[in-house]
Amino acid sequence: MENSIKIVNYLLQHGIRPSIQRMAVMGYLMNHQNHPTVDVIYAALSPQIRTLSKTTVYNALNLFYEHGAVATLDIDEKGTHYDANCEIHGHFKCLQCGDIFDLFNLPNLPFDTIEADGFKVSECHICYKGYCPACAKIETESSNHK
Amino acid sequence: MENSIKIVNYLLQHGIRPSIQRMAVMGYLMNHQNHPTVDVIYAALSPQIRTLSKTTVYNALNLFYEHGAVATLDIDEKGTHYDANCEIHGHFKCLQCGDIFDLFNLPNLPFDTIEADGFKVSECHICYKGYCPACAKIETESSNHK
DNA sequence: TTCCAATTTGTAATTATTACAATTTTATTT
DNA sequence: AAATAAAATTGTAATAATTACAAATTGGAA
Ligand SMILES: [Mn+2]
Ligand SMILES: [Mn+2]
Ligand SMILES: [Zn+2]
Ligand SMILES: [Zn+2]
Repeated sequence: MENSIKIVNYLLQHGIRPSIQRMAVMGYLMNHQNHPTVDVIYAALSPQIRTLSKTTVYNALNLFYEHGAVATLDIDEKGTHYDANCEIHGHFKCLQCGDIFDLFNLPNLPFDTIEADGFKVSECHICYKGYCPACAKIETESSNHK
Repeated sequence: MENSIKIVNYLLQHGIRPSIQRMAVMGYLMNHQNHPTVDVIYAALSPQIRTLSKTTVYNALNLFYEHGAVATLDIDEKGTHYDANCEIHGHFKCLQCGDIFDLFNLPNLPFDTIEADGFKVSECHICYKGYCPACAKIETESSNHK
């Protein structure tokens, strides 16, 4: 299928040897914008690949990160979230439902002013927290009820 | 002493009843700009308050956070970091030495455009990663040596 | 003082992640 | 193709951060 060829190429371009398990993990990330954790990925793939080990998911994701094939989001204490989109973009984490939203269209933060101070920047994370539109709506409705 | 009065007032202003332990934790945060973890705070205070429990440090910091008296930094998987400075400002985490630096003078990110989309923003985190000036210097020197 | 609620403490439980050795798969050499 | 070596996967055990919880302590109100 066309899709798996795309995954193989993406891995090879990042110097990662493709395996059944690595392709499954990367494929999940590329087809889901939900910034999943290891547990979410493992739960989704385990029924397909019945012998899959959670350690393999950890191994794959750590390898992907070292090769710049995925971005990591340390957005809460409940475990690392992963993102196949490595372009710099912002995120919004809803404190109510826990969903993580992408924020494009944010102004770019400067690298040059920081590097002028001697820092060598390799990542830039922008993250808001609060209530997502759906949860904010429920919030205001239930407070109207009072 | 003048210092402890400042701490008591800060806690009271945030609706937090001051106790020996809470004052010690908040005092440590106010006198150290290093964004410490629970373990760091506990290790620093334990010799002074010999009966201090690590659970109490967790309890205090969680309470502070709920009352808006401290900011939390989920900047890596190695545990939550705490900051007595609740003003919005950026951070830089060195991937070599692990130090976390404050970044003031960053351009303010927009709240209004995000809230126009229905999000209710309560926190905004900006975090760079890479090598700090000291570690970047060592890096370039050792590569010159080759 | 007596009583009650808040706080602290120690330990046990939970969860995320890594360490590691054994097995399986894949690539290389003969 | 068979033998061999290297890489990847797996299962389990160890580590580390955090929370749950009940007992003990503290501090203020009656
Ligand atoms: Mn994203
Ligand atoms: Mn700071
Ligand atoms: Zn939500
Ligand atoms: Zn450094």
